[in-house]
Amino acid sequence: MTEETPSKIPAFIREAVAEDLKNGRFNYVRTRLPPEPNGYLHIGHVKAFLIDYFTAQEFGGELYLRFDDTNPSKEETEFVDAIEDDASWLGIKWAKVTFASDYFDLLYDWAVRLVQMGFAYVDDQTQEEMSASRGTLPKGTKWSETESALKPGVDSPYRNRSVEENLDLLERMKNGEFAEGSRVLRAKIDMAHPNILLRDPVMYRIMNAHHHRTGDKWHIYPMYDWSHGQNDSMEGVTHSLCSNEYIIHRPLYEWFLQKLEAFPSRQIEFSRLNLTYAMMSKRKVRKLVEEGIVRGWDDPRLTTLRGLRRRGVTPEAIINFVTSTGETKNDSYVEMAQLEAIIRDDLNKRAARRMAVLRPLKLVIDNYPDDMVEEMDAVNNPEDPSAGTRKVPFSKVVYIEQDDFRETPPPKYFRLFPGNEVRLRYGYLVRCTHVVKDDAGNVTEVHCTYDPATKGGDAPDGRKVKSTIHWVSAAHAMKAEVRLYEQLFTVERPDDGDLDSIINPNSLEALTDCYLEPALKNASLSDRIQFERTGYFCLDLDSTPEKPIFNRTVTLKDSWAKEQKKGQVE
RNA sequence: UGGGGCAUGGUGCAAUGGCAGCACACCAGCCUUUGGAGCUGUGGAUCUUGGUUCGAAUCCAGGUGCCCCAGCCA
Repeated sequence: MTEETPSKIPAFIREAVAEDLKNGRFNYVRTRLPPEPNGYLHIGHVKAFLIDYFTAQEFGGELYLRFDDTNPSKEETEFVDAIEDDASWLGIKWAKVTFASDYFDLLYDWAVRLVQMGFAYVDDQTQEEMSASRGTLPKGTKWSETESALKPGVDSPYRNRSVEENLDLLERMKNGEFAEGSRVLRAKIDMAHPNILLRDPVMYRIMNAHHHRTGDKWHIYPMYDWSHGQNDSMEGVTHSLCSNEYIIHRPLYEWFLQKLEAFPSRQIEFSRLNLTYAMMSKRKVRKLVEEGIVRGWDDPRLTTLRGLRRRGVTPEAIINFVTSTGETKNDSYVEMAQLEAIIRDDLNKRAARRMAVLRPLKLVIDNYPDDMVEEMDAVNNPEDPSAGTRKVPFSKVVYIEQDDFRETPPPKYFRLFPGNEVRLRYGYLVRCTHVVKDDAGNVTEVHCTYDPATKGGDAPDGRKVKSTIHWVSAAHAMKAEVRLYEQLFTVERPDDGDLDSIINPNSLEALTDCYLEPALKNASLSDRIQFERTGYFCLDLDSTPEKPIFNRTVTLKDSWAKEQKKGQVE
């Protein structure tokens, strides 16, 4: 009996790759991960990363990390480092790091070959002229409500220049003899092609920008279509996996490689990941950062990898999420609840349990000796016995959660109220006797009596209480700030909306008066902690020993909150 | 009046001609020293019309709906 490890890549990709191996198109597998270094990675990128990585892995192949740095006006080294850092944090391993710019010389040679074969020419038209001569899409598409029909493009007046003239002009473009935007090199395909991408696509444009790696050497830079496939081929990439929007580029991808008789890399597409309440548009996320709506690219409310990371989500949870949602060619929107469920599942297994009171209310145990302190045994993780136990100090005055006391309890409220008995977790059974109020009528102290026979929380007489609440000894508590996060947006699809009207003003609530059990003093940045009954938390990057700060990664499921909500609706 | 892609519960994914299943969400219950976790159960789907077949989510034909494409962005 051999247990097969389940595949982490979708069947349609697995089968396509297997077929290429079987029929001899390739005898090895190499994939590539092609980020453009112009921003930080977000969770939408992870899916593509993982498909590339796992495809190589499953077929015993290798992965290259290749930065697509063909547009010097937008790209920066800062992002190269950040992307490498994020990808390795995820656990992705690559055989080597390359850059599209590593191939600029070879690519230029290939362009010259195409010109020599008569498949490319230099066009002197202005951008407007080129656009106008490309033809139009028919009425009904989003670009054209008024145009009545599809119109074929018309040939550029420069389309039939001689090979010699093209070669000369291309050389001079490369040498920086012409102004930016004055000329381009175009492939010579078909100006009437139904696929507009094949209407003589631009290969090179003139740019005098400074490139982060090649400096000022180049005055022409390749377009995506004249670079990506060629780089794949030059690197011996067998399978170039990308998102559905590139499907229409595939004929062009193949056209170039066929004309050049180059290594036949194969492009395969899949749908990109969409997540509700997540902003995937780089441009819009940048705006959030620039306008100060969030605190930076690593704001825990963002679904950038850095944000998720700072929030306390583990790489394993992210990988579980992406592989469990699966990959197809369907357009889809995964619910944020799905991500949260997987984060909870992951953290439930690994997080140490601790007690923390976020909104404190003083509870005084009147019959407990004034100066007595007891060390109570508390379980670190009921899901993991090997995590052991710890001691938690207990004394006469403790803090409990404001939510855990009601002077007049609503229906089905099991927590503390006058006359009711509850368990202080790992402590004692206590019964509420009376409250103390301030002048405004707010409860400032809850008074209880405890049953000394119930140390640890078990009643020898077998009596049950309906509720167990958490607490922190006032004399031993560690004070901290706790940041609670909610959805950043009020709508499911923030990429579609107008930014100003979709921001949730309550997405961050910073509680500065929280009391934590003393064991939390030893918390480190990599720790994952469950504050019992509240949620999963981790130390924030801004935290210092003098001023500890914790982030809420995700709440626990809260059936009482749900019950209350139901009561409001009905 | 172009080209391309995609249609399975609310959401995401399976079922590769043979009992439509899983996860999340939802609802009900059990259990519980976390109103957590866990467990049990209910409801709910093959876009449509026709065809092939003993048998169709799957194959064929037509229709419908949604998405992508006119950057010297990637």
